[in-house]
Amino acid sequence: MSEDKSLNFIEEIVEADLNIGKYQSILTRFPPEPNGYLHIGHAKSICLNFGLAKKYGGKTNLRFDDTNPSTEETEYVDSIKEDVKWLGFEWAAELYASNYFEQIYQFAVQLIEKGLAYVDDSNSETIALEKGTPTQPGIENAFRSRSITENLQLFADMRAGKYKDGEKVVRAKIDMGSPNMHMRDPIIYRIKHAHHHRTGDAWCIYPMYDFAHGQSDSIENITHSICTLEFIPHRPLYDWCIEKLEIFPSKQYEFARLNMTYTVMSKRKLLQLVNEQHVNGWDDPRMSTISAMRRRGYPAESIREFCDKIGVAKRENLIDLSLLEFCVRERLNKTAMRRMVVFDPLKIVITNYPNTTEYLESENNPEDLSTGTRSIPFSNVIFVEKDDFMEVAPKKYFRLSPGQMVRLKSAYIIKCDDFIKDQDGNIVELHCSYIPESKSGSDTSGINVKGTLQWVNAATAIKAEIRLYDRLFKVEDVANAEGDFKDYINPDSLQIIANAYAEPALKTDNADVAFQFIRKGYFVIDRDSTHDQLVFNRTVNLKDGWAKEAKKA
RNA sequence: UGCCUGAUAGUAUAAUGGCAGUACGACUGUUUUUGGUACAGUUUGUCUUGGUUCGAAUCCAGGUCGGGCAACCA
Repeated sequence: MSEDKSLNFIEEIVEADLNIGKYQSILTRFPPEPNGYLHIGHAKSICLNFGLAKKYGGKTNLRFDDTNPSTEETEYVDSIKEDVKWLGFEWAAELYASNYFEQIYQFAVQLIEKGLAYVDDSNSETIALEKGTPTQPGIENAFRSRSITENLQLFADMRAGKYKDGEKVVRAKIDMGSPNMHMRDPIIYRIKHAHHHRTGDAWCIYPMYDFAHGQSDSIENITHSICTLEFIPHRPLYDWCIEKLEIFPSKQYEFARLNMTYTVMSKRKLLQLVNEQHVNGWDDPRMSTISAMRRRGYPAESIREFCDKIGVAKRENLIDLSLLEFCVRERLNKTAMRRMVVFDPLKIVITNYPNTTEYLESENNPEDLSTGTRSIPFSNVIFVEKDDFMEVAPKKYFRLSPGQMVRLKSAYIIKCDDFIKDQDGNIVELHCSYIPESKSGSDTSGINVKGTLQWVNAATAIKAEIRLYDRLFKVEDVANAEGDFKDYINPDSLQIIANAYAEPALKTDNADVAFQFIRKGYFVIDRDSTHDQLVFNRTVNLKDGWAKEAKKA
């Protein structure tokens, strides 16, 4: 595979464990909570967990961390499975923390029996108060010294539904004076009379994250439990539970989560964008979700390549969105079918061309000639892009202006002879003459032109709606920007071109292929498309050297 | 002010006591029937102070700066 590439710190740990024979093979897991859609940050974790197993001949479980029934839904379970599959990964087993509720309950009973857990009747405010602060130790309350028998009975009563939400909790008895807040008798079970998307109403008590995650890892014999940096303070608790319960010693390792410029990555914020309709749903192509990127046309390969490029480390990071876009372009350049589309049409009459239609051949992809060619109609009335003409051209402008020549892609060289304006002074039509011996593929004219334009034959053009997406936010580091993140939403993140003119081949092209509209960018057919109305999403634009040049002037 | 954690080019990431390298970006140029692609080249870096050492990005000590931790969320 990638023998010459250096290992990240987790790969080093895995190799070391394998080399000393600590494990025969590794088992990782991807453990999402089904309370939202997966985003590009999850993709990093997916690629890491599944990638590790793939590289070292191990396996990966997909485990839903469904211990909080009030936020979780089957809709999210389904979307998560679809996204992981689409990214190209196969899980060894589809599992749920809720599968283990009985076993986890028994774990808590064991802790109580060992005198290591107790039922606390305090309300949440009191518990928070007694926990102290990071600089002040907490205090032990009277419930802490309840007898094992009483604790056992109370816990059974909790399960039996004798108490209302919040009336009692079970806490691990660890150390109220610990410098680590998570070790100050953490709550491990709470009462929640809520319907669970899988276990229904079988339970009214649910384990907390810290008493479900490590336990689930251990039950599954996960060797390397990989999570993000914010769980570092949880690790002593993770290890404490495993030690006291005397169960399989899974080990937790932490890496830095992905942050990306011009976007948000937290489920809370993404949910807010959806609920307040700043975007049109979880898969709005401007979102950072996997489903949005899929809809927008980002290939799964590009996302995997991106995750590989950004690496895995413990340092906080903010990755340029442009790196993801680079990965998308790199892939699409090799695979996308070239087509010609004009967004903002300017009519050209080719005055010396006969009143007939000619069919011209054009390659589908110059990077991959095996994709063949297609036939494009050409006649004496065509459309080009309005900004491919300037009445007074600046220097280094290689497009149309009075007297200037350009090549029409896969067709002829034309010369601009005249232009027509309406009464408001807008250019409405160009009169050009073509060079008959300059036909593409058999050019004997000897003329060299600097510019080549895409064009569409007026009589056979089909209309299409084009959706152009820009970054959703106006600032690079949205999460750390002052104030409400919604204040930084880019009002121009979606531009719709209702009536673009496209070459007729697009009408019969398959719906699932990627296109490059020549000189415009990469596009895919959106699912909103109908038989009569084609709708395209711009996946990503092309690099635009001229825009840079023009900006300098 | 407690505990935990981190700091290498604009952004990421490698070098595991022995020539600071790679990718993206930026900038030049060549090629080009996409101002795309490809190719060639240029540019910019070890947070700081001291110590150990023949030799320190790496080890040690202090400082500075960043991130996390006080949910019956995960």
